[in-house]
Amino acid sequence: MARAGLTVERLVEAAAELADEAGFDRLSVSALARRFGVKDASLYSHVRNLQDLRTRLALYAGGELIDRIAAAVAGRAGKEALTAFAGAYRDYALEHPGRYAATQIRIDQALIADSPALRRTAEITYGMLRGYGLTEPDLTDAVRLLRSTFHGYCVLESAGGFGADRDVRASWDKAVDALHLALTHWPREGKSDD
Amino acid sequence: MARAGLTVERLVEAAAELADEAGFDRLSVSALARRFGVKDASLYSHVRNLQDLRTRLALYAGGELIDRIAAAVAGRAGKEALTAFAGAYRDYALEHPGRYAATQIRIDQALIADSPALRRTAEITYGMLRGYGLTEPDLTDAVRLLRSTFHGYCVLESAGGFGADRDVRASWDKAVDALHLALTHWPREGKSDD
DNA sequence: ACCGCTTTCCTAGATGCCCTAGGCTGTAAC
DNA sequence: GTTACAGCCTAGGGCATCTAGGAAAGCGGT
Repeated sequence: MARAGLTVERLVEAAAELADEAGFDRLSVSALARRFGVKDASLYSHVRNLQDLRTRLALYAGGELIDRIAAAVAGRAGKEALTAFAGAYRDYALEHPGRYAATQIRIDQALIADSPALRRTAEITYGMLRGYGLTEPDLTDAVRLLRSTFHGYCVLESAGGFGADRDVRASWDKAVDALHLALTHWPREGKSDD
Repeated sequence: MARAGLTVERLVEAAAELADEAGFDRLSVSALARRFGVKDASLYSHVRNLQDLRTRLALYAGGELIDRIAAAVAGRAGKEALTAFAGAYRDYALEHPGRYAATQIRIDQALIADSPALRRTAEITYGMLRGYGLTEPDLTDAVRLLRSTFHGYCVLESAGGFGADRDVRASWDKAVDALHLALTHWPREGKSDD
């Protein structure tokens, strides 16, 4: 019986394709095994269980995402960097909805600690925001604002949550503009704006 | 054999509790039946299938959420209204993670059209933003920005995505401040900020 | 070429969930 | 009391996760 030549890496890559095609919630061990022409029980030599598979995919996709962002941001600063960051983020989320959805799942804190991808993400984001002259704790607040907005936007958009008859790309650009404005005039204590 | 007295309403309420306790993804027909001491097949007289149950829960939770927001926003305007809106939104999401997760699912467009809750949400949001003097298409852009940020923030927070040692509530207030600033100085064409 | 070891893949089977078809029994209306 | 319906049942098919244990392919060393 000819072997399929399974490895963890090939499994994760195939899982990424499957998730993008069918949706992350329809990523199953059986479906993945079917794709390799193999019984589902065979996958359990390479992957502990479904959750393990999902976690691996999440880390894999997180790495891909930050690679794209890093490439887009490289050599830029200020608003250019922010726009490039936002563009790379949204493009990835729309191109690879399944992979992107995978990055949202809750991951064991122990795995997060020694994942280089997540640390790079933090470094790049904080680095970009330091260009706006922010210091702690405003820096962390701003990072959370950016992450939330980008993430929320992509989730809502790819879920079809934006029904109004207005180009989503144009809205996105405006949102990035607005964030840039908020970052440059970041509200500090004692400065009222009412 | 004593009857459990099932109705669609009781099922949806129990589903809401179950989702909050165990997580929306673990809401199942079997688990719900078990909670009523009844066989799972019995539920199918009241609910078409699992997706139907999820959809009903989504609309139910969406109604609860907008009720809270409406009560918080009532009689307020400007930054006060925005803060109240944001507070009610986040409180609900954190108090009822399962219900809130339910509001995120994709719903049949036909059902959306005749759902009063979703229309009220749009009305209240647009109404609040008109106070900032925004007109279309900036109005829609701003609505999308707010929804995305609020949603993204709640998802990330309740997923434990904010690891840094900084009070999340304080960060949230800062984010709302920043959004208020962005809304009051909304970037319009021809006004560069670099 | 042969042997043994590890890895890869298999079959068999337990368990759980979704859902349908069809049957029995409270309850309420006549 | 009879009838009709609504509420709950059993039985069963389909598909998913996951475990246990077995066979064989491919690797090394001799």
